[in-house]
Amino acid sequence: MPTKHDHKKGMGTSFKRTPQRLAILAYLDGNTSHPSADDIYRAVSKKYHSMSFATVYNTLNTLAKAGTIRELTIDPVRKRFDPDVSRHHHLMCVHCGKIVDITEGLTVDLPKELAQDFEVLGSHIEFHGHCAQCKKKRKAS
Amino acid sequence: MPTKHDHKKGMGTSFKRTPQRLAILAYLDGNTSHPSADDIYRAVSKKYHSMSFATVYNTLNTLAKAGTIRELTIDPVRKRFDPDVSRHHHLMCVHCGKIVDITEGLTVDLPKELAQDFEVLGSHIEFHGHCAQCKKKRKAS
DNA sequence: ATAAATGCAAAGCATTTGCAGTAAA
DNA sequence: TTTACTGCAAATGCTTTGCATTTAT
Repeated sequence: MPTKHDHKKGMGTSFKRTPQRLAILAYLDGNTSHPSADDIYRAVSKKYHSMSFATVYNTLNTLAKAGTIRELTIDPVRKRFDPDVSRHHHLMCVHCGKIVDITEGLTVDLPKELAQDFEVLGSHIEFHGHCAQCKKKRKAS
Repeated sequence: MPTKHDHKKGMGTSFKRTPQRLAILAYLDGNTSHPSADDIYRAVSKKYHSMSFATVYNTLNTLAKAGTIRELTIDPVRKRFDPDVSRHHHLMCVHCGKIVDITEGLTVDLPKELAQDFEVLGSHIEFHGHCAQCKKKRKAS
């Protein structure tokens, strides 16, 4: 019988380290391929046969909300995920879908008249085009 | 029906100027709201009661392929469309979804070592954050 | 003990497609 | 007449959700 009223509010602050989540984090760690949820599901399923899409999406959304990973919108078809949350930019091949990091020398500043009104949370530069391999293939055909 | 713009089609196919397409083009002309397909559907349906989503999507895809409009991926939930195909960038409020044009002074160049391999078709800078109105509302609550 | 995560299947949206009828050229 | 477009509805693809069960803490 609780004589003490020690209700803590379950405000969802704890992150449980389940094997599924650890497997997803392990797959993402150092991964520069900018995988989609499906890529991650397929990769992690090889180890965890019971892995479900729901778990992958739940985990990715939780991690993104926590700022542990970044959700990219550069691919018009599906979300892509990036474990590198440092400031950098991307280049995507519109033919094969490959996404490459751009880590050097690109900085952008919002013009002052907008910067006054708008609270900037993040910025991102994206390049679209054809990668070396796909350029070759196109010439060939 | 004559329009002021001549579309050169190429590809051996002709672009038929149907009333539905003209209505979509009229709605987009000078529009800086970066509407989604659904926004366009709802707006144009008021005039054309029989308008279908298929026609909206078909038309938008045709126009985007022809380079008459631009498809934006800045919104993670749905595609947004921009009749301004000149080089400019965008800022989006993550709270209300509003997208604003940035036309001044931002230029980006791909680092040389990437520029050699990669054929750049386009580049785009995007800022995410809170607009003035949503900033206020957040403070208030 | 208990709050939270899992897995499944079903649902939810945005977008695309097949096809028969219709209209622009 | 010929070819392309429209509209409907069904289908697709990505993502989310409800819920009963299991698990980390």
